[in-house]
Amino acid sequence: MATAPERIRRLLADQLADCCDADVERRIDDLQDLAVDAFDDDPARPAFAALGNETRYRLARALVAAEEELCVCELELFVDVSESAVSHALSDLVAADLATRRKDGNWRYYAATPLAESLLETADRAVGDE
Amino acid sequence: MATAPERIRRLLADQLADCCDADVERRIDDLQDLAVDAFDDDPARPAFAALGNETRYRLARALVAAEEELCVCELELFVDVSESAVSHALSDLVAADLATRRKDGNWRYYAATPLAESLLETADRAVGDE
DNA sequence: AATCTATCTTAGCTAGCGTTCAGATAAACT
DNA sequence: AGTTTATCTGAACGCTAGCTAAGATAGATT
Repeated sequence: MATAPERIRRLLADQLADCCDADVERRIDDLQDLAVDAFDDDPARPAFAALGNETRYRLARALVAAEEELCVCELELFVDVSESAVSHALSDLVAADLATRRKDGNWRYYAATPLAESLLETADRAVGDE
Repeated sequence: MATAPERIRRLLADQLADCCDADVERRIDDLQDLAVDAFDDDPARPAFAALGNETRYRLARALVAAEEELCVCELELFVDVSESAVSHALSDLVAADLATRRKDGNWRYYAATPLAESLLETADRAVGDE
């Protein structure tokens, strides 16, 4: 199997009327630049990594839907895992800047951040009209 | 350890001046309703599940950043996995409605969907101002 | 201070995800 | 038709993410 750059050369040969080494290099450089733009220390990645897991996703959903802070014991109702797993998941959400935590005595209140709200609401909107 | 509903009762007793069984039941019902709203066949979930994986995330990023369709051999430059893994990942993105696929001879062109665009752009915006 | 409470943390196990390999497919060219 | 090309598909395997269990923590209550 040909390597990716080799196939890109053939692709360009197909697309352009005629194509020289410089064209191939330029195209690869362009893609390289794209990669830098797209990935260089991407701060949004942790949020998506967190929401990829169903437990964390459901908890984030609950917090956004509630439109108010919820206590851990309330959040447990939304998922079917151990209390320990809920605690783990909530810590992950906070680490990903998808939730905030507030202490009040023995209770811990979690709330959705603007990041969580905008991501889930955008998803709902975008999925709605297709 | 007390069960979640038991703790919710104590939580309400803390929050409300005084609290009866009806209050606890109402609160739990409210949360139940929230759960239905939030999860009943949530169509946005597959998109987040797909973007949770780094390979798929990077490919989606590349497609959004490119603002044009890209060929598989071009997309391979963005990730460090086998050509087969790229193909698997792209299929997953299409299944999650994050990308579209177009055939042209032996080449396959993928492009970001509005869902992918809006999710990643929203994330960038929300992460930007915090 | 001793106990109870809600939640967190650490450690270890396991299921499942994401990878690779091998072979399949379909389009184009000879 | 046979070959080459780009990509896809299915199966199998290894590793890690996410789970549970047990104990730790810190605030409240007695």
